[in-house]
Amino acid sequence: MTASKADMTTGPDTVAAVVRQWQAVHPGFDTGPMEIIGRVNRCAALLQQAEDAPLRRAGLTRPEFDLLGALRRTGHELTPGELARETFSSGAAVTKRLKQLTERGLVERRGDTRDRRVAHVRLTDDGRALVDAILPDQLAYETTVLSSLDPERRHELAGLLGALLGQLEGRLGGGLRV
Amino acid sequence: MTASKADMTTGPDTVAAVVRQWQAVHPGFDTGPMEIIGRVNRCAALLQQAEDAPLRRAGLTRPEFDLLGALRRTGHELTPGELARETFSSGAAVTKRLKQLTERGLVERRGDTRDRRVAHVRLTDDGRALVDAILPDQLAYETTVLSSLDPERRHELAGLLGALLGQLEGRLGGGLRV
DNA sequence: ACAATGTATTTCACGAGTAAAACACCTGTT
DNA sequence: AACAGGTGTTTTACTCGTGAAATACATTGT
Repeated sequence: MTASKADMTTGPDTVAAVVRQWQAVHPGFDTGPMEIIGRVNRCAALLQQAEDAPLRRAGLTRPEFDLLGALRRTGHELTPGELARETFSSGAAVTKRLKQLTERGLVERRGDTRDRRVAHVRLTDDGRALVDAILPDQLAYETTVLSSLDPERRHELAGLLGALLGQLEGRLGGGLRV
Repeated sequence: MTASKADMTTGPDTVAAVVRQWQAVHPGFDTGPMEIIGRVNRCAALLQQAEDAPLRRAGLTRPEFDLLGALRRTGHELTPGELARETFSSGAAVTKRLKQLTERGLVERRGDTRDRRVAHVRLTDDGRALVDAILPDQLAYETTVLSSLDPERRHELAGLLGALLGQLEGRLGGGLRV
């Protein structure tokens, strides 16, 4: 059984090797979930490492770019709290990043006139130009990275991931019980 | 056009909303890659957060569990360098983790008799028992998390991710040119 | 044998993220 | 008006990972 149906679609990746090892040690276990979760984690690690390359050229980390991108794509000012929610990071992390990005002249802040607790953050012209300069590179690079999958498979993969993510966000966001 | 073919497979996840925002700002861009890479990253973040729950009950972080798991599934001793490669982390990180895990009595080290630079790390009985106690919980939890996808889709997803990961590891591991 | 080079591991200094406390301010109630 | 409690943001203390230097040892060539 060297070429089963599963082997046709399953590449010779490191996760497959790990799963085989586990099955040898614990033959009864259902290792199905590992083949998805392990691969998602590993793909994320590799993709982030790869994606960081174009960003690093611009002197940005990915979380920094996510923050700038959130401002760019929404098209309006955001408060630190909104930025934290939008970029899925803690408020404290956003505070630090805003400090750095402000010093670099990429974002500006202004206080709210009604509620003096809240701040409004917006891109400077430089910040906006930087995002617009990076984004095409970023997308081109991502296209290259995914080029090994043909368009149909890419579409399938995007759909399945979307379905999974939709469920995860519903469940986990709504308070998943363990 | 409220229910196109794409919308059938694409869940109402946050990445879809982000992509829509980008398309509104930069209508010409091919946002296809974002729908995969963005979702992989977001899924990884949510899954890790979720997975951490069972591990945290055992007082372990995920990198620590990965290290113990590598020892368990290979079934033999590993050197720090091998552990670093196996868990995709830096040597320095492995050194730190080994220090902690040794103090907790979960792993033991022994020097190589031939080459006195290298150390050999193995699980203690406690360490092995801990991994074997956690793993079923872990797999059961992962199954729960993925239960929203029917088995056929799970298989499809695992296959596509395996193909992607296989390519990524070949490319990036072999030195991807930007 | 001895220097030169290479390899395995650890140490160090630092950057980045987090949770929890602190702070500043708002809002509803009495 | 004054206070109690809630919310937005920042600060603090800490942990963890990283890259680069340091360390210790092995190996190769002369």
